[in-house]
Formats: sequence, C-alpha cells, structure tokens
Amino acid sequence: MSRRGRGTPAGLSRERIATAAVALVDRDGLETFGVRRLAAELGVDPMSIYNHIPGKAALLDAISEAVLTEASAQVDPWPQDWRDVARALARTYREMATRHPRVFPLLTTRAQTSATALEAVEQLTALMRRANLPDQVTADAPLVLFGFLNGYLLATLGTSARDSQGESAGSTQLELDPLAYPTLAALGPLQTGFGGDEEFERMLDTILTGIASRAPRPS
Amino acid sequence: MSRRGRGTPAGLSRERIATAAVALVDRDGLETFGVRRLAAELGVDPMSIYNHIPGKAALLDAISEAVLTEASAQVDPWPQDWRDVARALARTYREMATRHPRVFPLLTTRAQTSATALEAVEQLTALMRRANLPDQVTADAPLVLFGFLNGYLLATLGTSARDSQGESAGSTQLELDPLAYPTLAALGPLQTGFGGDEEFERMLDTILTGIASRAPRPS
DNA sequence: GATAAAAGATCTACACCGTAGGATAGGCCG
DNA sequence: CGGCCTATCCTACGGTGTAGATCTTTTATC
Repeated sequence: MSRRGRGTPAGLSRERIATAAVALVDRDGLETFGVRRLAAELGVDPMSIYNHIPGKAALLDAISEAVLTEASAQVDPWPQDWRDVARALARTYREMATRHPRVFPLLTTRAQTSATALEAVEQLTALMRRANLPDQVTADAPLVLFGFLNGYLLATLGTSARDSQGESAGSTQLELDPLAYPTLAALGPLQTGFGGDEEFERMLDTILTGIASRAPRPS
Repeated sequence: MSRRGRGTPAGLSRERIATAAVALVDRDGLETFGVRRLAAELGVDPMSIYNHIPGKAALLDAISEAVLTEASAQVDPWPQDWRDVARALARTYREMATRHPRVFPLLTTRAQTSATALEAVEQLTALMRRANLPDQVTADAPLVLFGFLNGYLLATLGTSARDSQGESAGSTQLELDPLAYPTLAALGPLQTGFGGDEEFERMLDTILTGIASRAPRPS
C-alpha cells in the first residue's frame, strides 16, 4: 500500500511527530487522539512512532512540551517592573492557550520544569525580590499566578471552544431564576464576554493586587 | 457464572452506580477507569449500566456530580462576612478535592451549574453586595476564586498523589542549579510543604486581598 | 569495498475498550 | 390468564495501545 519499501526512512523524528500531534489535537480534539490516527496522518505505520517515543503517555508529554516552548520563546525583552513581567507572562500564556485550546488541558496536569519555563519564573521572582517584596510573597507568587491561569483558562476555553459561533461576545448566557438567585440574576448583565480580553485583564489585576497588597508599604 | 438469572433486578440505580464509580476512580485512577471494570466491580454485565446511564461521558458526569454534591452539602450555617463565606467555600472545596484527588480533574473541565453550587455562589455574592463592594468586583469574584482553586488544587493534588509517602512535609524538592536560577534557589527553603495547609491559607489570603483591594475604602 | 552490527520501519497478533442490536426473563396491569 | 415494559445479559463489531518478530536500510569496522 505504502509507496515506500520496508525500512526506508520516513524522515520521522521526535520533533516532526510532536508537531503533527499538536496539529491533530488542535483539529480533532483530545478524545479521538491516538497513536494510530497520528500515524495515519503522518502516512506511517503506527509502530514506527514507537521508535522515537516510548508510548502514548510520552506522546502527550511531547505535545505539551511543544506548545509550551512555543509560548515561552516569545517573552523578550523582559520589562523592568515585576508587574509588567507577570502581565507579559500571563498574556503570553493565555495566547498560547487560545491558540491550542484543546491541548491546554494537558498542561494543567503536568508539572512544567522546562528550562524556558524556569527562566521565566526566575526573572519574575528576581524582580520581585529587588522590589523588596517579602520573600514569602515572592516564593508564593508563581503558584498563585499560574494556579489561577490554569484554572481560569481551563474554564473559559472549555466552554468557549464549544460555542465559538457568535463573534459579538455572545457566549450563551446561563438563564437564572431571579427568585432563587436574586444577586446572581442582578449581576448577570455585568458578565459581558465570558473569557474575553477585558474580563481577563480585570482578573489579572485582581491577582496582582492581591500579591502586591501582602507586602508592607514601600517607603 | 452469575448467581442471578437473566433479567433478575440487580438493584442497580444511577446513584449506586455513581457511588461505585467514585470508589473505583479513587482506588485505581482515571486512566484505567471504564465501563467494563465498573461493571465487574458491581458484579454485573457491562451493558446493564447503559440502562441507567447513557454512555461513558454521562458516567463521568455522574461521578463529578456525586463528589460535588457531597462537598456542597456541608457548608452550613453561613457566616456573616463575605470573606468567611469565601474561606469556608474554599476549604470545603479543597477537602473534597483531597478526599478524591483522582476524581478532581473531572470537575475542572465541567461547568458546574447544580443548585447547591449556585446557591453557594449566591450567598457569597449577596454578602459582598451588602458590604458595598463594587458590582463588577462582586461579579468577577467567583470566577477568580474558583479559577484559582481549580488550578492550584490540580497542581498540588497531581504531584502529591504520586509521592504521598513521607508524612513530614517531604514532597521531593526539585533540585535547582543555583547558578542558572539564583533567586529560585534562594527561595527554595521557603517552599515548605507544597500543597500543605499553611501554603493554601496564604494563597487564599492573597486572592481575597486582591478582591477586597479593588474596592474603594469603606467609610 | 566487503562485512557485521545497529537502527528504523513494518507486519502480525493480543488483550482490552465502548457500545449497537437482539434475546431472555421478571414485574405489573388489564 | 395474557400482554407489555423494563432491566439484565449475550454476542459481536470496530476501535485502541503496544509487545514481538521480521525485514530493510544506514552506519561502523576491518
């Protein structure tokens, strides 16, 4: 069936596999993703993949590694204020998540210890220290920030991926019984653009304010 | 093989299935979970489950619904200050996540619109409004809070579930090169008890401070 | 260049999965 | 009693991840 004979190098490599895998998940989603489908996409026997990646779990690792390095390669140059660094990191991270909404859930389960990720956190904490924030606050900051980012993006991307139809900030408003939940019903009009830019910036401000406000006043 | 004849009611019900499913995921994890294993656990034919639950996706929905209602049934009575409500909610949520660490990832992907969950958020926002917080802050608060909770708990439960060996706040410290990451290395000693109680309370304080500080000073 | 060894691609096969379709039995109402 | 309805089970189909053997090409060694 194949045009190539046996043993003929198909030009496979860990990188090429990872790239194709990311594209496949972007297109068809994680549920249907699998070794065999990926192999079909690459025009290759399923088992050939195992010559470069030891199993499906490692394949998922390779996917998340690929999208993460793609993201962290574009925070440059570094700002001078720690808030700006945090904001730049958050926005870049969000852009990556928006580009690959169906890959993103993978990232939230895997601990990220790549060199680029560590360097980003290093930059942030270094600036925080220089700004005389308490060390405990500085040490906690990355966990607060990325904890929030993972949870919030998971929520917004999960729903907006299903109904990305109306462009005008539609996103089906949940119908609430005003008798049972008067406050939520009253607040409803304020939830414009679930997962939108302005909402994200407000949330981010809230987080950064929280981090900054745990510090004593700078003289 | 089965002791029962055909058609004999096995006492199956949506609730009994959900309970057994939660127990099974708690014990063996999500990866190996499936209809057939659950049926075996219940001493029942796999297809019998389909008489009560329409498919595997619905089965996962039932699981997350079960653990969530288990959690939200224990916030009572409600405190008077919105911070106390938020803290109570967060702690209860975390306890649920700790009880079912391998189920928890399911919750972070599914939008929660159960009555008990909505009521909890209603209570929180009602108190915030009465405390004269700006409506926009109040409307954003649940998303910030639960966004953070989902992300943070996902991170801590994911790793602590693997090495829950040493009881004394061990949790394998990541070895960092002090030359490449001087700040992170210096901050290392402050990261005591990853996922521990004190850490969680600090993070929670940070979030609540952020929310509160976006409000104008109360007179 | 000849030859051996290593590496990569493929084929086959196995155990497992979710579930559609049908056969069978018990409970319930006439 | 007869007929329906529902819950259980059985069988079967197409899909999955991957272990093991086989074949071919590339690379290393003399």
